[in-house]
Amino acid sequence: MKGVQTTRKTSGRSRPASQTYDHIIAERKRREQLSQQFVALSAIVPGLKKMDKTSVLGDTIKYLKHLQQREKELEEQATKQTMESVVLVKKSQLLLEDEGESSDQQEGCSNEQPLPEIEAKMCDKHILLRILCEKHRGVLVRILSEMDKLNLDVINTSVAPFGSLTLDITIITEVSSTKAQLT
Amino acid sequence: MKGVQTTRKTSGRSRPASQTYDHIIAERKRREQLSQQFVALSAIVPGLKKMDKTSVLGDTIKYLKHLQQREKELEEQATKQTMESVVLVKKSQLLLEDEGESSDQQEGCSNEQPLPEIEAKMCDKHILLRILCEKHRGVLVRILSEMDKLNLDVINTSVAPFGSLTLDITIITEVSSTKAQLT
DNA sequence: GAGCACACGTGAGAC
DNA sequence: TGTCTCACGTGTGCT
Repeated sequence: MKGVQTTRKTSGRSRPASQTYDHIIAERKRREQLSQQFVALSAIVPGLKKMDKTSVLGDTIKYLKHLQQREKELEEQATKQTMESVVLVKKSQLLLEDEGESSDQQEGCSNEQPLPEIEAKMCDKHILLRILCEKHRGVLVRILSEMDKLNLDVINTSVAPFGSLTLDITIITEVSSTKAQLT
Repeated sequence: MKGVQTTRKTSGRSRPASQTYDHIIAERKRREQLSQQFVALSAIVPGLKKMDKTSVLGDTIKYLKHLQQREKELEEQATKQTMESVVLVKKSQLLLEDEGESSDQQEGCSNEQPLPEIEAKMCDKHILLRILCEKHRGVLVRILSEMDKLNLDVINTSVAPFGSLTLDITIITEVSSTKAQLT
């Protein structure tokens, strides 16, 4: 090889003696670590055509950018999907904000989201309202009066018990005049 | 510097002459490219404490693994969210598979998913079924007969027109005997 | 033989 | 003060 001699140096200049050996070994170790992480990186990054360091780094950068963008897309999409129901839950809390005795949420069914669960759809002038709430006295009147406040003419209502504690309410309304809105 | 001599070499051994110069330059270029991608990578990977190559590669690997796992989580979660409705749509197509005249999907409302739209919930022995479908003759009977085939006792039904072309159906059933299931 | 990619030893700067 | 990290020139193998 070139200069693998243990004790001496060819130039004899510039530095003590055996210390250069430590330098060689340290550098060797550092290089080994680097190469090691290069192979680790190559193993992780998919679709590697060329395996030289430059290509590995380049493809890693490309892949990383791709992943970052995709993460944002998925995250955005995930929040978008829950947006609607979140808004509906907010509206439900507005409607039933001064409910007195509904302290704790009822559980026990195979459902993930807490009651009340409200779903709204619009078609032409019609609004379909599907409500799943705790079985309490007077809820229907409250809801219908709220509909009235919003200038929504009730076309059809259906109330049915679902399980022992829950009430399923379906209401179809129609926008009565031109000044009605869903604030 | 050390050996930047243009035409000669110190050792005088092993290789022609000016060709070594090309070698030096080529190697220089390669190194520059590598370092360039190192800085590019450092710019992309967030939360870099140490900026030396080994640390950059190490943190890149960690960050990459983190991103990959997160991508799977989000993707999985996204499909999970649509899973339920997809299954329900599948079931709906089974129910209405031999429907004759419903060739094209009706549109025109502020809705994203095509009809029929079916939602099912279970609580104790009760099953709540909410269906939004095209307004056709005999759909209710078909659905109720299907309920009967599944040994589901109908407790309550509600059918109401929603818009001009849509029908909102709410059905609450109860598992009749012990041998009933939702295949 | 030209071109490329790599690991090596080595000097120098940084803390 | 050492210790770490880097870029450099160079030899070598592979295509």
